[in-house]
Amino acid sequence: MPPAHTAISVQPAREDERSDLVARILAFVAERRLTSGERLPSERELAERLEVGRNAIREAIAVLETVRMVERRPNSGIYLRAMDRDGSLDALVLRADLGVPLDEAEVSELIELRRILEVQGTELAGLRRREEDLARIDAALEVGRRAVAAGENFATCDAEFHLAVAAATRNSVLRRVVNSFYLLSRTRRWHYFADGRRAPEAQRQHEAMAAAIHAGNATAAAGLMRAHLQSAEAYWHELLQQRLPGGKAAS
Amino acid sequence: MPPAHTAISVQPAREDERSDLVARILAFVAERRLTSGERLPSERELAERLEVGRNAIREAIAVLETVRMVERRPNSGIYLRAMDRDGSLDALVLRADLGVPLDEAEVSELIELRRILEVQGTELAGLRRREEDLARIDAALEVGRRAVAAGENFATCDAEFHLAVAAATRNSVLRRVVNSFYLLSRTRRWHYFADGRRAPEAQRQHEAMAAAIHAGNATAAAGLMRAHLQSAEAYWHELLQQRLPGGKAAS
DNA sequence: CCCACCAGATTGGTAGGGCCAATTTGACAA
DNA sequence: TTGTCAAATTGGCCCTACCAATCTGGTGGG
Repeated sequence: MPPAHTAISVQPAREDERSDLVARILAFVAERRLTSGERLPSERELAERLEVGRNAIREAIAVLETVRMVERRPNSGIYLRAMDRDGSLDALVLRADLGVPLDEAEVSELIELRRILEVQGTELAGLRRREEDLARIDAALEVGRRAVAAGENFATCDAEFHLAVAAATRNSVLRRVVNSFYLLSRTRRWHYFADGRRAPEAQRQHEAMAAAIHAGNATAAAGLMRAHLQSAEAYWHELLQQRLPGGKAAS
Repeated sequence: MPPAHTAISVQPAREDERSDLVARILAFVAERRLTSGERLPSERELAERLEVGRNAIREAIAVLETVRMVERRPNSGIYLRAMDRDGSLDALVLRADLGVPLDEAEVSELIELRRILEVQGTELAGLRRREEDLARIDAALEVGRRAVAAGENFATCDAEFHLAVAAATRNSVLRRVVNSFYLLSRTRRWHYFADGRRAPEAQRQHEAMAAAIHAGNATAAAGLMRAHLQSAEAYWHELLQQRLPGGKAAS
C-alpha cells in the first residue's frame, strides 16, 4: 500500500473554470428536451430567462456555434444542430470543462479512439522522434518517477508522458486530437490514479515504451502502448459493467 | 474526357461564411508577428483599431478561446497560446472556414491522420454496421453514381460516403473527428475532383468498399479503404513536391 | 373565396456607453 | 530602500439603441 496521501486535494484541479453561462444554456436545452433542428428562444428571451445580459448570451452562443452545437440563422433564430452528427470534439471538451459528465457510450468510444490514435501514434513516434522529443519524454518520465516515489496522484504525469509521445509523432494535427482527448479525460484519469497502486505499474510501462522509442523500435513501442492502454481499458469496461443498473455519470 | 461542365461554379460552396472579425484578429496577430505567450492589445484597443464594437471583439475572442488559440486572463489581458501544442482541431476548421489555407506540413499531417482514422474506422464499420448505416452508405453511393453520370464535381459525394462509413463505426467520437476532417478539406477536395476523371475511379472504390462492409468483411473493407486513400495521398504528395520552390498555399 | 401585397413585429448583428472588481503601476512617504 | 496607497488599466458584464432581413397577419383587389 502506498503511503496515505497527506494533504492532497481529493478533486482534480479545475484550472480554467469556464464561464458557466454555456452550461446554463445547455441545461436549459436539456430541460426543455429540445432535439436536433429545434429552435431555441431568441437571444432576448434567453437573456431574460437566465437573468443575464444579451451580450453574455451572444458570447455563449458564439461558443456553442464554434463547436457546432447550434446554428445561428440571422433574422430567424438559433437552432440546435444534430449534435452526434455535426458536433466537434471540442463540444465534448466544453462539456467536460463545464463538469457535465460524458455518458457511458461516449467513454467507451473515447477509449476506442484513444487506442487507435495512440497505438499508431506511438509507432510514428518511434520512427520520427527527434532529440527535443526524447528530452520531453525523459522529462515526463523523471517527473513521473518523483510522483510515484512521493505517492502523489499520477494523473498529470501520465497525461504529460502521453502528450510527449504524441508530440514525438511530429504530427501536429494528431497531437491536437490527442490533446483534446486528455483535456476530456482529466477528471476520469484523476480518479483512476486515486488508487496509488496503479501509478508504479503505469510508470514501468512508460519507461519501457520510452526505451523502445529511444531505440527507434517503432513496432515494439506500439505494442507496448497497446498493452499499456489495455490496463486502463480493462478498468473502465469493468467499471461500466458495474454501473449498468442505473448509474449514468462517468466523467 | 468527361463532358465539359456547363454552368457549375468554379468555387466550392461556402455555406457558413463566418463573420470575418476572427479572421481580422488573426491577421492582426500575424502581422504583428506575435508569438506564443505574448499579450494582445486590450479589447478596447482592438475594438478601436479594427473599428468595431467591443462586443464584437469579445465574441471573436470567445471563439478563439474555445479553440484554445488565446487565453483570457481577467484584469490582465488576452494572451496567445502555444497554438501547435494547445490548439484544438477546431482551430484548423476555423481557419479553413475563414479561407486561411493550411500550410503544407499541416496538409501532410492531416492526410496521415486521415489514413489512421479511416482505415481503422472502416474495419470497425465492417464489424458493427447496422441497417441504417448500410442505408446511408447505399444512398451516398447512389448520389455518387448520378454525379459521375452527370459529370458533376464529386467532392460532396465523396465526403458523404466517407462520413457514412464513419457513422457506421458506431463511434460518435471518431465520427466527430472525421467530420472535422471533412470540414477542413472541403476546398481541397473540391479542387481534387475538379478533374472529372478522378470521380469514376473513386466511385468504383467506394462501391467495392461498400460491398465489403455489407458482407461484414472488415479486413477487406479496411484494405480497400487504404488503397482508396493512397490514390488521393499520391496526388497530394506529388502536388506538394511541385510546390517546393516557393508556394505556400494548399487549402 | 382566394391570392397578392403591404405594414408591423420579431430576430440576429452591431455600436457604444457605463459600471464593477481585480490587478497592475507608480508615486509618495517612512 | 522599503512599504503603502491611490490611480489607471483590464476583462466581465449590463443596457439601450439602431439596422437589415425575415416573418406574420391582416387587408384589399380580383
